[in-house]
Amino acid sequence: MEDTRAKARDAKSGERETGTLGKAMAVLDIVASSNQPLRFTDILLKSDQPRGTLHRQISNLVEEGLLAVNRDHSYELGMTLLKFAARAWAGNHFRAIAEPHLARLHEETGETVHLGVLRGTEVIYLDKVEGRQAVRMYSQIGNASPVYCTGVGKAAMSALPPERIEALVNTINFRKFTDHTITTPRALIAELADIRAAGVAYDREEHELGIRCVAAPIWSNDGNFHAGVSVTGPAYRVTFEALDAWKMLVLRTAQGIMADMETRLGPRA
Amino acid sequence: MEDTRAKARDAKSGERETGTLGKAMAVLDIVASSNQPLRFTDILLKSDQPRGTLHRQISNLVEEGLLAVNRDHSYELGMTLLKFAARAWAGNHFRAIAEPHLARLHEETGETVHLGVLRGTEVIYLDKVEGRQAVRMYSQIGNASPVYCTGVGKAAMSALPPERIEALVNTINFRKFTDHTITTPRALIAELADIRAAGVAYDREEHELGIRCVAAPIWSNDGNFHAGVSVTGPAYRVTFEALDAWKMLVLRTAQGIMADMETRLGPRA
DNA sequence: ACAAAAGTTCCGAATAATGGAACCGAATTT
DNA sequence: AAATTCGGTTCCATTATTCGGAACTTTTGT
Repeated sequence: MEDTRAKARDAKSGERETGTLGKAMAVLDIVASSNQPLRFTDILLKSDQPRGTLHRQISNLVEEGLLAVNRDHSYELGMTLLKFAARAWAGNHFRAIAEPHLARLHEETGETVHLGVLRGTEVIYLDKVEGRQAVRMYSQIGNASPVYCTGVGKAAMSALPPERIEALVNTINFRKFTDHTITTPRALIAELADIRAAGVAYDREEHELGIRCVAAPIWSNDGNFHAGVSVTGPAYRVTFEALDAWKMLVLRTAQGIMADMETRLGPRA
Repeated sequence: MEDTRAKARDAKSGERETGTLGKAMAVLDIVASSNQPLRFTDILLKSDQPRGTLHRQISNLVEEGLLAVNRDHSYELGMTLLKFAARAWAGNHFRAIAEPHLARLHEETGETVHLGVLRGTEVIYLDKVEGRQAVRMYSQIGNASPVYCTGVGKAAMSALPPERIEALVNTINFRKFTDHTITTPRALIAELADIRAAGVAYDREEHELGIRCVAAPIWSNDGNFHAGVSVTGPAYRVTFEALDAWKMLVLRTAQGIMADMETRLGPRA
């Protein structure tokens, strides 16, 4: 009996909710993943919370500045998030370590360089070095893209242990962005094997037509952290040969970053 | 009796905690307001939670990606914050409305233009148009500065109703950044009166030596939203006469933004 | 003016957070 | 090497919060 209950809970916890906080984040997620501001009822429909409950949750989020209400009672994400994100970015060690490596890679290739970390089924971009101009477009940093159709995403994923790949692939919701987008678990797993063999991942216009990239994986040896660097360019300028030529540069960059992590983040296991 | 209890609760709620979520945010705040990553015990000391409790709270925050653990068990802010912030910024209507106005002000003055909103006792910068180069340094946007020593902060504050000014001023923790920083409630209230009379606020090297600015307030007529625009420049280039010359431009910008808000955000009360 | 939908408040029941104490493991001292 | 301390983690009965249905109020549309 108790076994059964425990099993049931474990099974359901596939979509784990971290108690109250998790529910709050779920609401934030709903608002975040909409282009228009949402009204109360819109959120109610997408969440599966009862009215009263949702109402209080939203109130709390507003109180904390994580959500903001417009005068027509529609909700947007709140400004407190910006404040925290600015601090998160400025204080992030991994990003700081990677920075000079990215700059160098950009100089060598002349194309846009990305740094992103794996988080669940998405890649979150931490930094970008681009064109000549100063650099960090807010709107790009923090941008979250699917793992299965970005160079950084596939690279990061390729360094995961097989069982975690298996698990992750099954939770992915494939969407066909272009004709080249990988859309099946099997194809993705095969691709990942290739990537592991080659050491680098390619994005052959899988996310956006006319955009190609090479990416290399970065990981911590405690297995908790997976990321990637990439060089991206427009297809007309970036031939497959060019991609191949950059392979070594990207690889070296990733290795340089990992080496620095070892020495600067902790000799400790 | 009941009166007394209610009063007590209200009094204490000066430092209001929104239940579980509020506590989680408090922990985030502790981590955010430290330059180094904090270890468990460091956080324990600054929070006033018992060990077990804090441990679980932190675990939840990590689970949600709001905090990240380094291998030496120190904590940094998590990447999920970046993801949400990017969306918050991109989706923010006020910012979008203000954007062209900021660009114009920048062209007219040639100096750096800031847009910030009032949040509690801080100003959070939403946008920045600067120099020639492309523009948005991530590290500046989202940056939170004290209200009492920034142009935008003082301007935004000046549009608050008197009772809220009173309340707000009393919760400020004054810190002397430069010799010109306002450091007493009385002085600040007096300054705010001047600002209300003049329509614009000046920052005369009060936050940072060598930096001056003029700012104008922006507010929604439902009284829930207070912000400001400013033009900032280095003291050697920006004489007080120049500041005065910009006064009208900044004012017009603020008014333009408010007019657009009215028409685009909702004719509704 | 009326009806219908949207948003808000209440309160007993259900659930999740609490926090003290015990436990573990890795440094540090004896 | 054995013992001790300190930082971190787990457990579980108690307590406080959240839950959620239903009643109520306001807004929107006809």
